Amino acid sequence: MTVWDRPEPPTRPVPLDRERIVAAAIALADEGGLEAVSLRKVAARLDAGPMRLYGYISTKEELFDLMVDEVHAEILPEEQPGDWREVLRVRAHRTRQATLRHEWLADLLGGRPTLGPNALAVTEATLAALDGLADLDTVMRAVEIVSAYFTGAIRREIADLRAERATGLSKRDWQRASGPHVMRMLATGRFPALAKAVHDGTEVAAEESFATGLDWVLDAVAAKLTRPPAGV
Amino acid sequence: MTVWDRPEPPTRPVPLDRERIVAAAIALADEGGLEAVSLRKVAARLDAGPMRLYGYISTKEELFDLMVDEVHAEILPEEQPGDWREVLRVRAHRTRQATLRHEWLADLLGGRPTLGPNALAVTEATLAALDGLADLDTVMRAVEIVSAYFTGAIRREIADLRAERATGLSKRDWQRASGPHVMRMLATGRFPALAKAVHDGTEVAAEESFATGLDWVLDAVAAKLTRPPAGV
DNA sequence: ATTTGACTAATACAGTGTATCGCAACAGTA
DNA sequence: TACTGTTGCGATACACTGTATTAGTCAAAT
Repeated sequence: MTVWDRPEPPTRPVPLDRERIVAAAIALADEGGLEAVSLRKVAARLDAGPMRLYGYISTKEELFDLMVDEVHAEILPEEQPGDWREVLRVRAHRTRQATLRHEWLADLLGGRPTLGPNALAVTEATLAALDGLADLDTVMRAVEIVSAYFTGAIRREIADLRAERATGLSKRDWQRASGPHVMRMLATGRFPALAKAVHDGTEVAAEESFATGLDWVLDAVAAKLTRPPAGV
Repeated sequence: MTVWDRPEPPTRPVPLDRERIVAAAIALADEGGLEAVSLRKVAARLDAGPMRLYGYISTKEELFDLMVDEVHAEILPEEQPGDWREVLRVRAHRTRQATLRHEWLADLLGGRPTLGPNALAVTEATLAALDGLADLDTVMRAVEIVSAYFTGAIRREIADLRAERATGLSKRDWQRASGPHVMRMLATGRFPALAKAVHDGTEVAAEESFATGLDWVLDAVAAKLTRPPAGV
């Protein structure tokens, strides 16, 4: 019996793990946004059937959770600079940059509690940098406020960016000249302050806007941190 | 030929307009979250076929846009108090309250630029209250920062609230005792600062946390507003 | 050698957003 | 009054989704 008479051994299914699954999902999302991530497509990218994924994940939401945590590995800086303010600033900027690389993250940011190992590590690093600067509750408040700020700011920035891409115009031009609806609204005279803002406001780069907003918030935090903790 | 021999006249389709469509969609979302909103179900609630909606809407996303704008009618206060700080605070709190009434709003907040008439009215009212307190760019920056803060904070609050509901535990208890994963992570000793925070942090009511965070941010804004505009 | 158990693949289902198409009722005209 | 054009509606259809269930197949254990 020659080799050719014998059938090839059955191809064993390609081994799988969460890491490969998440990587495939992230690749899909990077290319086509979150809506391009379907369990079928993720599985296909790994030469597997869709149901195979349910051994590693029990719902699609969990896949999203894993994706978010994976990106947090990019957010965690390799080494921390000392100053608490710098730590918070770096965290905000790294989150923003990660979101610019993975725009779909904007859709998930703040949507669910992040409890993955990488996200926890980020939180740990942040808390550690603020440890002892004030009473614990004040520190936690500070971290939450800064997180709330950059979460909201990043989401907004991505939302604007998508709108610009969809219309092919910069935000101002699109509000001003070519957003027919907006223009019509402003022309009604019912929104004088808004009209002035759209008309006379200077266009600032998104990063600068983000940075200065962050500075304001950090100033506020600084004011509360230096002050001795309110008596409990 | 008696009445009974003649068939009833064909039932004219029930008249429709965006208002009714949006109301139906909001009702569905209030009951079962955003994912309960499908064009088929919205249409069914109005005794219409799904395709009928496409006369009023050209995509499901547009329906969401209309829903968001509709809720902004609840956010716009009937009469404005004078102080700029109060105006910003009220806007933040009303947005939060609206989101507590319509939790699905948290999934949409900050996701797309809001250009509906009600949303524009809210922005107009806010800008008007700050008009003249500083140069225009500073004012716009202030509004954006406050918006970013409360957007992020509200999303986070709703995310936590859902997690609590899903586990039936308060956030702290769930992090502490019964979140097996979190506990295991903390037990590794790799997250000392986080462990301390979870252990020793006092549980604050969500509204209080929101309010004091907002106050910090408003303090920061106040500092920049009173200062004369930076020379351009 | 046979059974068991764990994975995998296939099938199936109910539901989704939306494109297309044919019909039926109205408006306007002859 | 008869006809015709237009408009808007409903039905149908399509490609696709997440996931439950079922059947199969292989490696390890008995």
